[in-house]
Amino acid sequence: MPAVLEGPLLAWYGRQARDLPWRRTRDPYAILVSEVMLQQTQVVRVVPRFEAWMARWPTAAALAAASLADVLAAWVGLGYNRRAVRLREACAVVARDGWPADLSSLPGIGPYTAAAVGAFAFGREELPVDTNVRRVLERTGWTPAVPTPQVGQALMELGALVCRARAAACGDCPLAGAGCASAGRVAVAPRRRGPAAPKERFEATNRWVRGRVVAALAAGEELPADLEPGRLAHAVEGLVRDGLVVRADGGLSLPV
DNA sequence: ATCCTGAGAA
DNA sequence: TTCTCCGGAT
Repeated sequence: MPAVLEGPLLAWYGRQARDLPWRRTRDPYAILVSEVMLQQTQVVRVVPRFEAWMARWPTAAALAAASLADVLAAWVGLGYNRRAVRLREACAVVARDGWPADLSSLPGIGPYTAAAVGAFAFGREELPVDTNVRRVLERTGWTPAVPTPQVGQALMELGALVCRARAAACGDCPLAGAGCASAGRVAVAPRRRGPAAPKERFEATNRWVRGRVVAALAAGEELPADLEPGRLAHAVEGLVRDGLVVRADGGLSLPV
């Protein structure tokens, strides 16, 4: 379909784009930190955490030199703690060898994050396809012929603010009158099409126990006492295996 | 296909 | 209370 969509899209982005700290820089480390944080956490919550993070560890080398315990303590609340471990590992590689041509060779960096850093930091014409961008492309039936960083940024922003999964705001969309294949008739995705999603409560998951253990250790507190010993032991075992927790002199601690 | 986290909105 | 949310590794 038409490149007619590109003009309205970029015009809209020029008007509506939020002023976010990681958009004021092209430092690949800053872009990477923001992308890893944003993969799990809402924008409004990331902004202050991002700024504090950058103030404390301004460069990849600085982060690589920090203790894992400090990094994890600063990460708690931002979602999957394993990502912080990978982020630090990736920065260690960068500090030693510089940024690789193939960003996805770095630990924890997959196709999406590689494209995002490539586009927003290095100015490459790669389209970071996250769930928002994928949705916008599917609905519009459009694929940008020349995926400039601006186009990628605009698609991500449009998907996040307008072309939302459940409540698509076609009335506010710059593409609705410009050739979007789904304008005004977006099919609301079925509630939940998973085959057999037992939808267990989050508090019943191992993730929750792991999160609580790491949070407690980071805060210098005792392990949560309100958990079944079996569940606690299972979570700790996994955390140790993943390198998030170490056994030290009879107790547990975050690794140095 | 499953695992990893947890705050905020609905 | 339930549902959502800008991936990657195994």
